[in-house]
Amino acid sequence: MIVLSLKGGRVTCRRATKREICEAVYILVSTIPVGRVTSYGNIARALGINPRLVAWCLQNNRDLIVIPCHRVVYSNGELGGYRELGARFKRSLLELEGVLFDFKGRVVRDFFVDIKI
DNA sequence: CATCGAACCAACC
DNA sequence: GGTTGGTTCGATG
Repeated sequence: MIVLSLKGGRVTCRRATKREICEAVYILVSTIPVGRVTSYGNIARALGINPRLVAWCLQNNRDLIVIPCHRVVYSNGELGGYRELGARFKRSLLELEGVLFDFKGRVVRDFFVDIKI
């Protein structure tokens, strides 16, 4: 992720700090509607960063309430992780919101949304 | 469709 | 510099 700024009439660019990246990830994740999910890669592409980095930001997420990181799953519909609480709890949250799973335990395609900036 | 392996890239040590 | 991670993608049966 790149940050552009204007200094004395010149455009400069630098790599975003980890704090900036996390903030961007959190903002995007909090726009996922209730009862919907998106993938790590989807967020990563929107920001121009690596999917593993998205996961890393979410793992550091202290505000499980305000940032619905349980709505971010693998692109193939499998759950991915959820810190100590585990994927089982993550699935419970999603089911509570009305998300449906197939017989293999993967999120049904229809519940994926595209994140756009 | 399922499984497998490599590629991905920044953080962290 | 090597290891790790809440991934992804393509190749293969």
